[in-house]
Amino acid sequence: MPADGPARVRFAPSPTGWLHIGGARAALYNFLVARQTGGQFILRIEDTDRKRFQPQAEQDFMDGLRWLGLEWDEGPDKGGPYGPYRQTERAHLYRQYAEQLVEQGHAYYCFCSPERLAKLREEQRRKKLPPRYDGHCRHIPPEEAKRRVEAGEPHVIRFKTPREGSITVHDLIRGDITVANKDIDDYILLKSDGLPTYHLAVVVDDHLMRITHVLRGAEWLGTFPLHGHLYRAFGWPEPVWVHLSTFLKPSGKGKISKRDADVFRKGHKSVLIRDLRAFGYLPEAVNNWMALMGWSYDDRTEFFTLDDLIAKFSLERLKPSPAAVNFKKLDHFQGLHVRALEPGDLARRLVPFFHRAGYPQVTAADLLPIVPLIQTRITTLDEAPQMAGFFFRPQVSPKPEELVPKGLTPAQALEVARRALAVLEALPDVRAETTEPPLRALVEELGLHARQVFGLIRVAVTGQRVSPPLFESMEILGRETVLQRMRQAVTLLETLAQQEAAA
RNA sequence: GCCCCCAUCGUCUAGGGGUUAGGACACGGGCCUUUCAAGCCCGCGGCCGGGGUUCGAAUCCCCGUGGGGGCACCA
Repeated sequence: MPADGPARVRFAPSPTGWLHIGGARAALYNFLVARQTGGQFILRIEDTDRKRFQPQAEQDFMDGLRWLGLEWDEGPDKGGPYGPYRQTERAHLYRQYAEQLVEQGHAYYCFCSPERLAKLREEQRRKKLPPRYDGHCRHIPPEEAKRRVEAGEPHVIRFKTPREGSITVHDLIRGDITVANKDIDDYILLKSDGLPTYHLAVVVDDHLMRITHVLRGAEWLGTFPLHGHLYRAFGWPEPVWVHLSTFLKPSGKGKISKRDADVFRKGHKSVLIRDLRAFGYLPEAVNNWMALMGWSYDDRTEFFTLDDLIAKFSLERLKPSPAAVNFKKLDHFQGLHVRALEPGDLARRLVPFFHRAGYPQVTAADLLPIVPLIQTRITTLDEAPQMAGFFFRPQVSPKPEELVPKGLTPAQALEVARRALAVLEALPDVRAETTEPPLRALVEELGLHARQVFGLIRVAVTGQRVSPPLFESMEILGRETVLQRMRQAVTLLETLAQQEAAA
């Protein structure tokens, strides 16, 4: 069931690192809700943490999102009616709302130093008590607090969490969550640098930006009750809340650490969108893969395009349980989407990978005839140059010993090569229909297996033991190149046979 | 230590009071075959444990256990 009415949703990352699949999947789901309801998808940069800020992160988010096809309607680069869309550019707003809460008795000024707080926590840890603010500044008379603030004394603003009772908040896929107020800290809303913490900023911005659905990571479940308190203190209507399941490492044991991420990258796998893109994964495959971690459509459908997802996604079918990432499954979807591409489309997408691999002159037109030969054989696009580079190299360098088929001596291999060369030289062209019958006849005549003869020609002509289909490959290479490479193979085998005889 | 969330094959999941518990990836075998793939067929493999409710529980409830998240002037 699509959410009713146009939804306003957002992806609100903190610019502290690269876009990864956790964030990208949240962005995807938000995007889907916006598109399927005819609403808006907003990109908001939550850059209030100046210590962890990384200047290149924002661009990485935008590049990654655009690559995935998740274009936003409002954001820092394109503006919109509820901007600005970077929290540091909205800084003036937050103090005003924090002070409103102070005036209404929902928050208070706190003058405790970080040192005092650290000491407090240390004591609590030693006594095995939950680390929480002790309320030291909670009862400072408002006039006195105000005086100290005006005198320039460093301070923060804390939420005055009720001491009694409990709060119940509602998550769409988890239902009601009730937490005792005594278990909720007096969280800091406004830091001493005047910038808001996440808790204040997210609530103020989501309200001001008219956000209707908040789909965010499950790591926010812990402070969800605080957010509920804030909405109620402000007297604002709450959005629909959905906390998305977390991703676990492939073993299913534990969350993915920085260290794990580095190990993945060594194995040509990654949780970073920029890496997946560089490795040659298709955005279609990445979206399909991410969508199905924590969501399903029915008991059998797994192949989804972005348009399919827009049509079929539903919040109700989200799963609350954590999901282990499965890179093998990503490869599976990659294969599916690579094969689903029009050859011309695949050819175009392959071009940059050939350029990067050292074939700067290759064009999509050059690639077009080759695509049918490799479309079922590649997983990531960066495998294509390795598999089909021999089409574009002026010459190949087969290993002489690889020219010798299993079960034959170098001398026998030489004879096979000479006979095959003679057959090819006698032919008017190297079209597959032209070359295959006489070469099969040769196999017959020599009393060998097809794999022995064709294997030799394959290595001779492609320089590789594993290659796209032989006859079609020769056709694309052309008669001159094929004959030249076969002659080279004969020469190589002559040398090898001589060495063998001498030994 | 405290709080919160979660729990179906190794993994992602469908189902949800009475099903031979379905699909996908992976894995094993076979077919096809000039290599490698792709494709097709077959197979392996699961309801965390214990109590309750019920004629009947994988499904509902409780308790364990396990996993995850949080307990910052980080998000």
